[in-house]
Amino acid sequence: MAEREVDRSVSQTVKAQLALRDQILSGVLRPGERISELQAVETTGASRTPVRMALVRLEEEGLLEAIPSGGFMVKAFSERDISDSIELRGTLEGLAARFAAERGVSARELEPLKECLAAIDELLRQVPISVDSFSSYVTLNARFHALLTELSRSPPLIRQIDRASALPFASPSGFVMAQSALPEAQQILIIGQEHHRVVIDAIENREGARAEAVMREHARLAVRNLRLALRNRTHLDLLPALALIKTATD
Amino acid sequence: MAEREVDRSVSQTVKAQLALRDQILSGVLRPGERISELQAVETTGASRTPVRMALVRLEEEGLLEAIPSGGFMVKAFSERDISDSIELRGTLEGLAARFAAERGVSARELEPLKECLAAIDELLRQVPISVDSFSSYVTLNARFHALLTELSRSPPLIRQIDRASALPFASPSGFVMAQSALPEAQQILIIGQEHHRVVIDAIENREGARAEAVMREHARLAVRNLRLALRNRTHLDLLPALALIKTATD
DNA sequence: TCGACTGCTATTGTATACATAACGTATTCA
DNA sequence: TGAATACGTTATGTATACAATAGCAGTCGA
Repeated sequence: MAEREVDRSVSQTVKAQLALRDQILSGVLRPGERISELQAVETTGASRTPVRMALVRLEEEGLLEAIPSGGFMVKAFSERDISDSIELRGTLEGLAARFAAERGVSARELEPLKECLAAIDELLRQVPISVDSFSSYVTLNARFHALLTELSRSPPLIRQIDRASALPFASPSGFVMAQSALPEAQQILIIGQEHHRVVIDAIENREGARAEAVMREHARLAVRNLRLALRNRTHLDLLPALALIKTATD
Repeated sequence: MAEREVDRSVSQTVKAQLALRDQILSGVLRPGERISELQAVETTGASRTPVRMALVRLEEEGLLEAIPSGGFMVKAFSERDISDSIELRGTLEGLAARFAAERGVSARELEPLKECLAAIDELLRQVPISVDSFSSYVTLNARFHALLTELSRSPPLIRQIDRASALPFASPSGFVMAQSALPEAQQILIIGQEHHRVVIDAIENREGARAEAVMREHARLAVRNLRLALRNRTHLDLLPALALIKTATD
């Protein structure tokens, strides 16, 4: 056996978790496929104990499923699972927006959100948007959603939203990328940005119901567009959902 | 050291997880307290590997918190954390009810729910309700909520609701028990039962918005009553939230 | 007397050896 | 020829040994 190269900069458990997640999301491990501990030990370079810890964490994260007779397999998702996950996240973000509005947010706390908004506005001014700008958009959008979640000041809710975002297709970046496969991508991004603008306005004016409603609409839009994107699969490589979709006839 | 008694009927990991959870919820381990692996090994009877697996799972469950420098501590919750968790669960159950209503549910699927409803009606006819009946109520209520969740037919949502219910005070049984500490407990149970009746009716008539609204109201009622119950702490032993509430001045 | 540095101890992180259970294959009997 | 059982192999579950780090205490120096 090859010598074990030990990287002490991060824990072996974390290293194994990252490596395995990458294998799952990149499609190296197919949905439904059983994960062999021994094989994972070889590909990650960690020993069995941290690998097992990583497997348990990935199961909790929702990427793996425990097999009753022992071991784990890569979880397979149906298209509906995916759209439900997005709507679920939208619902939670809606609650976060409502909490933020009802509990009040200082101008100072809102500042980073507005900066984010302005930066996205700047990007969207380009027609058509460049590839670089699009990738900046993905980052800024993720940041916007994270900041908004924080505004709720509710640790249990923030935690739950984080977990709901663990699935790549349910993360803000994930569904933006999926939408980019559509011809009307730019128009979609502009509508999304409008939602962002409305939710900030609603929070500022302490309109909880309106803040919640717009975030839910935001997610419903994402669901519709993901459905479309899955129909005409033009930019397959941009769809992080694909690696996890059930291939079985089921 | 005492001989290791090995119970082969359940896995050591599960045994350790149950034992540790019990210690946390019963208050043997105080909020904020660090959990020593060695100590956990002694009290659970499992060895370090399954104990560590159990600790990871309990962290994911939300009962423990990882300490940056290593190890785990019992998570401490504020009163707001608790009420937020309940509202969070209500929001998710609202979405489940909406899904059930919008996607349609056959009369046959609704049957168990209605049986549950009728059984609770029977119990509530007693004035005042007996202790035995109350404990039946807790079971039936938990069953009702579980069945309702299932009706959504959305595995991701069901999964998320399960996780949101992992915290004892956020589970249906938990907050019913908390409410029982109030003098107007019976009246509260009757209002809750009315909510149950409305949600079934809304699902039958495919009124998604109404189904969702009533479940959210259901949770908001629970939040209000939990707050009251925490004020006049009459039946402390019935409040599963207490073991986890921050004692620190914070 | 206070602060800093060094060494020790205790606890966690990691690796591996051992036990056990499950699955697959081959052989035998009906 | 097919089915069932037994045996062997492989993989997971468990235990424990080893390594490394963090925290604490004690001592020495300023």
